[in-house]
Amino acid sequence: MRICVVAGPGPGSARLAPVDDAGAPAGPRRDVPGPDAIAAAVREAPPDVRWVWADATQTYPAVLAAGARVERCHDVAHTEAQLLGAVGRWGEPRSLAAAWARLTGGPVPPDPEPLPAALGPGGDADGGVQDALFDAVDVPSAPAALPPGTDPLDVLVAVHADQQRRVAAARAVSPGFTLLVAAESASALAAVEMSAAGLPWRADLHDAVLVEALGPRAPHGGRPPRLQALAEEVARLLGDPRLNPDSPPDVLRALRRAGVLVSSTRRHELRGVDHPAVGPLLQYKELSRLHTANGWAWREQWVRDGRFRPEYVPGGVVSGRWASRGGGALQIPKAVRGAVVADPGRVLVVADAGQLEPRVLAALSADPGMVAATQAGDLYAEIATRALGRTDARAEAKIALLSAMYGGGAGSAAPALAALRRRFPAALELLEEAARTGEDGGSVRSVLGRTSPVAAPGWLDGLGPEAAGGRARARGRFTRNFVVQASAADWAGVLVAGLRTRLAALGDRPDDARLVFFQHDEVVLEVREALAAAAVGAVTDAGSEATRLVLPGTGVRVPLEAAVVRSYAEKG
DNA sequence: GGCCATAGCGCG
DNA sequence: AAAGCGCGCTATGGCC
Repeated sequence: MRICVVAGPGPGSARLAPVDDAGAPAGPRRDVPGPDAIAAAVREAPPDVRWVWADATQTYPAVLAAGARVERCHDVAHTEAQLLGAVGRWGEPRSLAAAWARLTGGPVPPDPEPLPAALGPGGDADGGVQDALFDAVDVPSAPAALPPGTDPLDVLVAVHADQQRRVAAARAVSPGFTLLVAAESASALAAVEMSAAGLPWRADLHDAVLVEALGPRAPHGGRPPRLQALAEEVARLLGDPRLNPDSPPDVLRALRRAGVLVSSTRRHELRGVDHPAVGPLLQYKELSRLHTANGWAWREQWVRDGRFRPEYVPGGVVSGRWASRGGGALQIPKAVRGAVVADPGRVLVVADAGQLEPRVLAALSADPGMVAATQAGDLYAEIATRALGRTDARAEAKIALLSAMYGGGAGSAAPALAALRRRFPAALELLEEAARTGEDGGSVRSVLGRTSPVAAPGWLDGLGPEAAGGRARARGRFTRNFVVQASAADWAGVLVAGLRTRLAALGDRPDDARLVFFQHDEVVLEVREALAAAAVGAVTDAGSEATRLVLPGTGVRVPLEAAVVRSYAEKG
């Protein structure tokens, strides 16, 4: 049973239209008065209803805030994005209004620009003129408007039915497409729930890390003592008292004057340079990074009431990975993960799928040797043994395999790469075929049917042979990586979908066991202590299910091991 | 004052 | 000229 839902005329009211799986009307429409009409409707409906709405990001936060959890939805916007990609129209507007316009031949409205995330919780980071009214809560930008005179519920019912037809058509090309769109919709729910839950963040422990590394906080956001001392030391050792170590051109000039001939100030290049200033400079850069990216100012902007609440954007990356807005949620450095500690009476369950991408490659290519190698817990070590004949060549094998998936390997990785090609020909051929497709401007698909963008028309026009070749090879590296990264994202999306369902069944209250963080191939749950073992079981089961559904019949193993910890730093 | 590109580095 | 994939974010510096 599916129910299409749109906002009603009164504040917080809603209009509902039951439909069947094909999208045909399946009962009388109903108006529900506000406030919180959708939450009320969700509570009284059977739990297996799939709620059909324009965009979970717009609608679900208020439903959740009103205390109702949606088990399943059909998110028109996320579904539309996948459907457009499947027919080579990647990146066209995905809103309900845009889908309706395409269906009826009207002008297609552009998707609204997402609001800048700079306005943190409590907002007004730069003392700007934003009205306090807008500071209190996340304000999703308004959805694209429907043409005047159209009934939103009619539009939703029609677009949903059309999407179901198009999903069926896409399934003929990619049998996994139904699973893909279901997982995308579930991810949209999970993202809203995770933003609402937030990641527990202990200010006192964060402070301890910062003070230990930087010294006490300086007033007015200036350099803390240790950072200032390092800056002065670098300036002295490079003989330029006015040197700004935050300015790469400045530092590069000073280094050259000191006889250090480097082409950049990147850590990688500076490491191994023999000059007394280099050590302090690298130390300065590391600490400065901590200070600017995840220091006190970051915490004041992004952590409220002991929780870090970023905004997640499922499918925000071309490959289908999640992106995030605000606070750099997917780049929390290991150095500060000790601040992530479960609330009293609760524990964290941290689980990551080790070496996910090469395992996915094994499944995609059905390369017998590589599939067999996935039985090992440490895939890279196993590959080293099988392809290079040496157990001590793990690091070499890892670099070679990553090079194969990223498109590198021209340099020192070349011999090991050749060995991989001999030993795992099908796996390497799959990657090279994807690269050729990309170099020719074509698109490739993930295992469930997520499609990469095609090249823009005339993408090589006006370029000389050198530049055109370079552009084509860059595109080949993108598609080469896409097949693996996007299929891994498929797996992870199905993991999240299965996991949130299982977690909901564990406790009596929504916060008994919940997802609080997700990062490509890793999840963090926060659960009541008594539910720790059950939560470990849930995540393990969800991982097995993801492998069974996304990589069926391949025999590939994807270990997903969960640790019960107090602090994220204990395993990460 | 704002806008934009670049360099650099954190994460996977 | 050479280039291993995908991101978000900060500070700098050139520009209007």
